Amino acid sequence: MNIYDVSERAGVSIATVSRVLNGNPNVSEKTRSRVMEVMNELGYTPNVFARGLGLNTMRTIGIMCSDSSDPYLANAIYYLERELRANGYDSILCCTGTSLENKRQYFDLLLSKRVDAVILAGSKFIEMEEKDNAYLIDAARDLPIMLVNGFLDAPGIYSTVCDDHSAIYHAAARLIASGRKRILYLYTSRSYSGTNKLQGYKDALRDGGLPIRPELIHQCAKDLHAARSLLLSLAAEGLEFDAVMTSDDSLAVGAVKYAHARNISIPEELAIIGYNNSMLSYCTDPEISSIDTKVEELCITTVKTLMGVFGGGDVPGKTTIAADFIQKQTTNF
Amino acid sequence: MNIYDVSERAGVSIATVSRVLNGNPNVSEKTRSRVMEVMNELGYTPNVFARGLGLNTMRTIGIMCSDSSDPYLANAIYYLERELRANGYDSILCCTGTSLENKRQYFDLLLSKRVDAVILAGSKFIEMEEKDNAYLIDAARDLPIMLVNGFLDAPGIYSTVCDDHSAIYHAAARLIASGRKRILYLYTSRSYSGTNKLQGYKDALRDGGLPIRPELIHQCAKDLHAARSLLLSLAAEGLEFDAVMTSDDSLAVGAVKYAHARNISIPEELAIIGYNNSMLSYCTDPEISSIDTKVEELCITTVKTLMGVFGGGDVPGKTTIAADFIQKQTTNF
DNA sequence: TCCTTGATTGTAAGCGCTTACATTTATTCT
DNA sequence: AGAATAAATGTAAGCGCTTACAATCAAGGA
Repeated sequence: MNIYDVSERAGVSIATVSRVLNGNPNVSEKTRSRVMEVMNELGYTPNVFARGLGLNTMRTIGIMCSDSSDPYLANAIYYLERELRANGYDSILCCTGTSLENKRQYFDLLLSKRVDAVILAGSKFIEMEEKDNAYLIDAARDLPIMLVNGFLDAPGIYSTVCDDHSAIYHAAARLIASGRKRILYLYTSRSYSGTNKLQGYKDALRDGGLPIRPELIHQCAKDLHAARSLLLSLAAEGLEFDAVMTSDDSLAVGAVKYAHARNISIPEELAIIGYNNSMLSYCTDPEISSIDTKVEELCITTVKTLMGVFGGGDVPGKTTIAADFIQKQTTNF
Repeated sequence: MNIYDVSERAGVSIATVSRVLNGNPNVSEKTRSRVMEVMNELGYTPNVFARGLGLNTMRTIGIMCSDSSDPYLANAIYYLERELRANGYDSILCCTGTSLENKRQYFDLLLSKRVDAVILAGSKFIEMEEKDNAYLIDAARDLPIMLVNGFLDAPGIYSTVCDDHSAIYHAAARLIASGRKRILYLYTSRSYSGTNKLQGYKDALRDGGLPIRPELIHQCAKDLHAARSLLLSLAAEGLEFDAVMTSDDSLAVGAVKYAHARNISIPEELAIIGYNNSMLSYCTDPEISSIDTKVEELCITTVKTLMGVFGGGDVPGKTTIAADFIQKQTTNF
């Protein structure tokens, strides 16, 4: 079942069939409808390979994410996939893990699949060392690269980011305004967004007239038990704090567990603010105030930007989306 | 950059190049290594379209899941993707939602992409009405269909399922043995696995000498707040229960919240058992005893079976994997 | 040495589609 | 009406690869 069968049955040439397939306007309405009719009759579907060979595009976008089981990324994948499909594109997904080696390898694999663009979901794809991003900058000469919540300034690379800095800044400012003096900050990584968040925290303290104490800033594995343990041992060492802000909800869950373990009342004695407003932040008692980073909007914008790039439009290299603070039960201002 | 460039540079014909590309044994070692060398030199990657056109396979598997943001499915996707890739296959992902209409449409889309097989992740793909599954049975004549945690008995359809019945059965039996008399059962859907779970619950009650009370069996949306509300209103109506079993962790989280709201002690006054042992079950305080359905093993087996099918081996239509009960803090036996 | 055989390599015909260019048909203008 | 122009359709040459079949080569046996 191929284009020849259709052309024969419809009494036209394969070129004409191909034209109606591709929406070419140079086909009379009569012929078009006749051909469509035959296609339906025969249940014809064009062969993607042959099509790809000719057009050298597969209408497929590669999506890379470091870990699809992270609720934040899982959501992002869902929305990206939905938006792409709504625009007539398929997605092929790669879960890369975090090793640079792997990320590169998967990236090449996507390229070899002749995807029309690559979307990197999550901030884990921008490396600290500039040279480690060279492969992206290089590849961006040949096809658009979209960063969801990551930023790299290079032609052909488009970023959609959440305004992490101001999200954390304002949340911290509100904590300070409500009288918190010793705000602990827990972060998972020094990625692009991680750096912004941390800076937001520092700026808020500075503007709020509070000292920036290194002993209140800690890195922690993205794992609730790790966060709980860390807090317990910090407290055991005598560190005092009346609020915890985290770069990820999972750490905030750990903070709630820490408070429960020590019988500390939330939010009276300890305020807690998570990040991403994921399902995790709703699981605990009390439920965790968190920052909604608008994943859906982020993804919609990313895809819209990509379509703009495909359409040859003039498209901004970076789009910033504002986050929302979601007040739940671990804060009281 | 194509096969001709390589063949020219290596001083052989394109057929020979193609042969080394496909691991054809009829190539002398000397030629093979020479060609490989040239490929590396030129950084040659075969064009998937042309290849697909010739081979009529894309080495790509379609994965359908109803909702990638469900932690259980997100995990499944991760493992499936990993295993497929390890076997040299790519995956193209479709998040279908739950409407039959959509599922069918996405399925057709995958077929039109000429995927080599389709994996349906999750039990949401088998419909109650037999006729609604006809499209799967039909399609299975042309390509393998793999069900992860779903079952449909038809040629070309292969199922890997968790032994939900006995998982629930044994968990319930332990509750009963430890003296619980009124075990509430909350379920989300009457899918294949949903039905098995419910049956496991009923069988355990029966074998444990407990009556099966319809007022203790309730359907509930897969949402922790819905579960919490449902329990609160049931309790308000005077229903008594000393244990809650659920078909999904999210409902169990709701049960913990219910207990907190009413100041009921866990597990003394109320035992709770979740299902899937997902991250959610670790978020609450106390952490929820749950059933590990071995997603990873399920996925590994699915892919292994699929490779068996491709290899023409004799492959069982259904493989069952045993679940594990994970004792945490909401049970005390 | 010459033929047979098996191993290796080459030739060329597709695979199903797109598209530049050629051709035919319809339309408009004088 | 007939030429000039525009619209619709057809022809055929790829796109880069696989593979059946043909051709070549090396080695062993008579």
